[in-house]
Amino acid sequence: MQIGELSERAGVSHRTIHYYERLGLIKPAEREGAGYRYYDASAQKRLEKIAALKRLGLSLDEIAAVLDLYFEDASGIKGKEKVLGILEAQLAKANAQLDELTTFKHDLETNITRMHALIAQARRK
Amino acid sequence: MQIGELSERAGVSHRTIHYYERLGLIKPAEREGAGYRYYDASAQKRLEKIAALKRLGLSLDEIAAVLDLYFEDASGIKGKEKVLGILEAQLAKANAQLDELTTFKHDLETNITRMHALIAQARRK
DNA sequence: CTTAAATCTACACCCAACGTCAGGTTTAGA
DNA sequence: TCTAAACCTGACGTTGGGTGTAGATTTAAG
Repeated sequence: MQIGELSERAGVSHRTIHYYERLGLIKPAEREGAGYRYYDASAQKRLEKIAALKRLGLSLDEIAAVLDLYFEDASGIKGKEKVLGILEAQLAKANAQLDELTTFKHDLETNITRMHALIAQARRK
Repeated sequence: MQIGELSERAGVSHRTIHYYERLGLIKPAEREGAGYRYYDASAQKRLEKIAALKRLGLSLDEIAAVLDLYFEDASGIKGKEKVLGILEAQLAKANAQLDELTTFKHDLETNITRMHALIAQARRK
């Protein structure tokens, strides 16, 4: 699969793929001959995972720090504690975010109800 | 309260407050004499609400669209349906985000367990 | 063999959300 | 009255996350 097809399938532009490659988020399976990038199906999963983590509010740097956990074993014993620290920090963030999001959702529902009432009232007049 | 104290209390810089003012997110209670901004306590709440919405991933534009719901009645009957639409869209987003976040949290916990096991195993060797 | 479509690199540019800097004004306290 | 601290505006710089464009090369199809 070339970059055009990958781009299509994953729903990101080829420029974005180039950009992610520069940041170390993805690599083509190989670049034979004159430099065309060739990808396998795992590249698509990787891009989709990146998108999902972005939706959670992680920066590309943070994504780079944990992305490999989804695809390979953590490399080397040296970095494992560091990775663990990152994971735990993100878990704490995720929990805080869950709380805020739940509150926010409740507020939204309250306001939606209020809006419905106001609209109905305006119509009756 | 002047901008310095507000900035301190709300944990944002005074330039950020200026910036938010240009975007229509906050206004000083008054600007007498030569233009110093004076705020009351509600300004702090407003800034804190902005920060909370930012943590949920809303842009400043999106925040501007809903912020007043937290502080005053929706102004005018005309825009209520529009506001309702915005709220419902954000509720849908919030629900999707909740799902993803829950999955993410579970993944994190799995990976943390795995990391602990790997570290323990490396130590035993 | 030719040619259009896809790809390459490199540089420039874009937007959001601020921060920095410079130069001028204002206010509060000694 | 004077001076330091706080404030003002406006212009420019920065960072993150990309997008656009140009000019060259490569590949695939006829």
